[in-house]
Amino acid sequence: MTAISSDDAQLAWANLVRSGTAVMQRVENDMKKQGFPPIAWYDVLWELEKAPDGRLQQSEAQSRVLLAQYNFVRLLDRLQEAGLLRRVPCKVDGRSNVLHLTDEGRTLRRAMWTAYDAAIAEHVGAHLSRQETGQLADLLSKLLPERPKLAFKARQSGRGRGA
Amino acid sequence: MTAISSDDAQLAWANLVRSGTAVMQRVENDMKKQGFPPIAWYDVLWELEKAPDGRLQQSEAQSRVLLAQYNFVRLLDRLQEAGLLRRVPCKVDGRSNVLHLTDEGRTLRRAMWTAYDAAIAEHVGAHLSRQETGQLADLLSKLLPERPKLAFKARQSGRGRGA
DNA sequence: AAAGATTGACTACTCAATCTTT
DNA sequence: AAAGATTGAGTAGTCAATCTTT
Repeated sequence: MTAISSDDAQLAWANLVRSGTAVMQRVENDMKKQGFPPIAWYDVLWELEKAPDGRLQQSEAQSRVLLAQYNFVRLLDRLQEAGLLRRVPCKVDGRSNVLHLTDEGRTLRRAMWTAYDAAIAEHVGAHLSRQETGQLADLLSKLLPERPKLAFKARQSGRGRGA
Repeated sequence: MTAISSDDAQLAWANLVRSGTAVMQRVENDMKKQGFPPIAWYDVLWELEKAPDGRLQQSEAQSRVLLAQYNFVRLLDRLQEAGLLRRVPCKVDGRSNVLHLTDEGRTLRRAMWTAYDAAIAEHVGAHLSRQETGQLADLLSKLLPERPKLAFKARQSGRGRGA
């Protein structure tokens, strides 16, 4: 918790950015080679599948995948266009939608997971021991002190995972 | 180096992606609030400033910032448009350019660094002890076994740092 | 006014194709 | 043919403004 020299922090930062982007690129690349859509699609499908009946408030889904609202809306357009989910007006709150996962959505999510799991194992698991992996997960979690529910506007470029 | 269960790797992956993107977003957001351009600009300017006379082969600069070629070209268009660098045809190799850092480029890089350094200290350094920071840097570096010079086409969305 | 969602216009990224030089 | 660089067309992300409901 003590403040450290900026040099140390910069080294950790540089490695975080380098490793983070490189690993993400490799995993996404593996998926793409197999003809799968971006991982952002997986994230949304997975949030829906975790929810009861595969249904979730649009605003709730948005906050879970850490995407900005305008970004999320356009992502949903594509997912709906592909027949993976439907937007159904919410009966309780007229402002909101409820997202419904379709059978096609479930099928695709399952298929993506096979490739996704393998890619993670290859690009993360294969390079670290069990102990190291635990340490890494622990250290990284310390970088996220507050988990702002909707406090700030997430701005991304197709990232924002969360397997 | 031993293979581990995919569950452990998935947890590390999830944290890596979450922390990595969250920290990057926060740092970039701090910079933007102060009116600075994207960090990708900083990366290029910094590579030029490190080079002798502020001059570097375009292809060499590209490989160092880990951007795809077509992505890098358009980034250079913007930097040149902003007067931060110039593209000068290479006398030795007619196919290539030499990038020249301008005085405006040096000035902006220096100004950006002040904000950048502070943001890294706040979003990385403040959350970890010196020992933890070292551990983190070490673990992350293990995720980058081969450092492909130009072996694969980096595909990014404005990321790809390296302070 | 605030929350949820969406749209238009703009910017940035991506892929494939192209051009020049080696 | 290969390396370095660039462009056109299409896709995706971004910002500000808008609309509806609460």
